[in-house]
Order: sequence, then structure tokens, then C-alpha cells
Amino acid sequence: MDILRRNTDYALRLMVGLARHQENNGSVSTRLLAEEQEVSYQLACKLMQQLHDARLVASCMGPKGGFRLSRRLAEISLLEIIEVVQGPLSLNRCLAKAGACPRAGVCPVRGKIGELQGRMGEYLGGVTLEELAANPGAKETAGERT
Amino acid sequence: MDILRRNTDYALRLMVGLARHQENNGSVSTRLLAEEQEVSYQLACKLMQQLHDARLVASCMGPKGGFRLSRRLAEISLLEIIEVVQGPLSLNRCLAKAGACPRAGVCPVRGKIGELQGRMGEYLGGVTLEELAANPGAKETAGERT
DNA sequence: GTTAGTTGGACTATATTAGTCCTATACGTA
DNA sequence: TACGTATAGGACTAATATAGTCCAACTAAC
Repeated sequence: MDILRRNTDYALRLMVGLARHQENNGSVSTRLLAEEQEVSYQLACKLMQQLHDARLVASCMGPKGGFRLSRRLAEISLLEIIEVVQGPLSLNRCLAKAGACPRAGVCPVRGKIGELQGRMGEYLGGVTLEELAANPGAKETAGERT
Repeated sequence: MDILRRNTDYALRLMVGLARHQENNGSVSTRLLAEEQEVSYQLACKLMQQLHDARLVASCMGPKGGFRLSRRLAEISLLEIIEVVQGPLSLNRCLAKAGACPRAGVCPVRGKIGELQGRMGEYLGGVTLEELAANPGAKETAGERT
């Protein structure tokens, strides 16, 4: 089972790519971004659209147009990007919205799962795009590679 | 997005139900278990089968037959049950098996995600069926109910 | 020997996710 | 000011993964 969906992964790449272009403070075209990050152009369009709806990026149409981050790097968390693509973080349906599970009162698992979910949100909310963009690669997993 | 699948939820219920019958130290029929835990009988069969394949429960056929936990309550973790139903815990495909992602070397997200995955496994591995069975209900979420 | 009740496996339907295509819009250029 | 090009945005289709059902084989009590 995968928790992060493939599209979420693409979205993260795109955001990191965007972050790295931020210094030029001009708009970056989706086409360039998609190429750099090895994401299908069409799919990138769709994802950028979602990120735009969530106000994480600002768009600019026409030739020379493209996207730009709408906030500072340190103000965008990993959690936000994830939730834009795959909805609110939820370990179980029961926890998604109060009263969703009629067994809530007798469920012994709910408490533990709820606690874990809280911790996950906290962790992911604490990682900023700034950190991600600064990190050149997964050096800490060296040796684990092919 | 849900991380715990519906079937996983059912499996957890069934295991907790089984745990609560453990005192009688006789086998419990799937039919009874399914009724008690409000899971479709057929579906319960399927899940018990998976739990059996994973050696978490022992089976006994024929009339008066049924299932029984094959280990002590404290020796079965939440993580084990989850992984039986939905496979190894994996936040992302990249992490499922080494070398699965050709971008591993340049991926800035991988490290963070890997760390979170480790923490999750640790947490879930630490919760035992004993704890769950003892916990009568989600008292800690009182007020959040319907 | 028969029968009721069970486990176990194969199959089908459904829901979710991924990916593609098309249209409308905006800007730069002639 | 009109045109052309490159973009954003939305609708649709295909693929995949999950949930659920059905049927067959087996076992032990009666």
C-alpha cells in the first residue's frame, strides 16, 4: 500500500522545481517545469491547476507566462502540498469527519489511530518547502540506492 | 484519502473480537465473530483466511470449529495485522523496495518521508492487541462523537 | 453414512486514481 | 488593431486497485 499517491509525488517535484526557480522571481512555464522534473506535461498542467486552486501558486497566462509560488518558501509545508492533491490526511474514514463511524463509541482502535494521525500531521506540517528545496538529494539514504 | 483500508478495519475488529473470546480458550466461529463485529460473514471468511495464512490465527474445521489466536495477546501488534491485509507499510513506492525509484539520488523528499515512515512503523509496532482488547471504547475522543 | 457447518479459493463488481484530450483565454508581435 | 502562438483550465476516458460475492472442498459431530 502506498500512502503518498503518484500524483502527489509529481506535485511535490513540481513545487520543489518551482522553488528552485524562485530566485529568478519570474514565472516558470509548466512545460519547462515538467521537463526538468520528468513529469508528463499534460499531467503537470493538471497538477499546477490544483495547486493554483489551493492558492499555493499564482499563474500568469500568455507567452512568457507560467507559474510562481504565491508565498515564501518557509511558509509552505509538505502537508499542505500533500493535502492539495489527495485531500485531508486521514488514517481512517472514521477520523475524517466526526460522527462518520457509528461504532466510534465502542471502537478500541480509534484512539490509537487518532493519536498517530495527529503525530503525522504534526511532522508533515513541520517540514517546509524551503528545507526540501535546499536539500540537494537524499544523501541520508546513500547506500540504499540501486 | 484513507490510509487504513476498510478491510483492514474489519480485520482489526475481528482480531479484537477474537481476543475478547480468548478467555474461553475455545475456537470461535467466523459467523459469530462476524455478527458481533458487524462485518459481512463472507467478507469475514476472506479476512480470517488471510490472517490464517499469516499465522496470526489457528483454524479448526467442522462443527464446533472456528478460529483461535495463535499467539498471546501481547505478542501481536497492530502493525502486523495491518500488514497482513494491506501489505508492507509504505509511504511511497520509492521506499517500498530499494532502487525502485531512479530519482532516489536527487529526490529531496525521500529522506523526510523515509523518516516519517520509520516513526509510523515504530508506533504501530508498539501497540499490542492486548492494549486494544482491554480498551473498551474510544473514551479519549468523547465529545467528538455524533 | 449422513448432514450441518466450516474453511478456503476463484471470480465479479465497484470505486478510486492516473492520464489524455480539447477548449477558451491572454499576451506578445506584426 | 488584428493575428498567431503558447498557455491555463476543465471535461472526459482508461487503467488499476479494492471490496464484496459466490462456489467448491473438507471436517467432525450425530
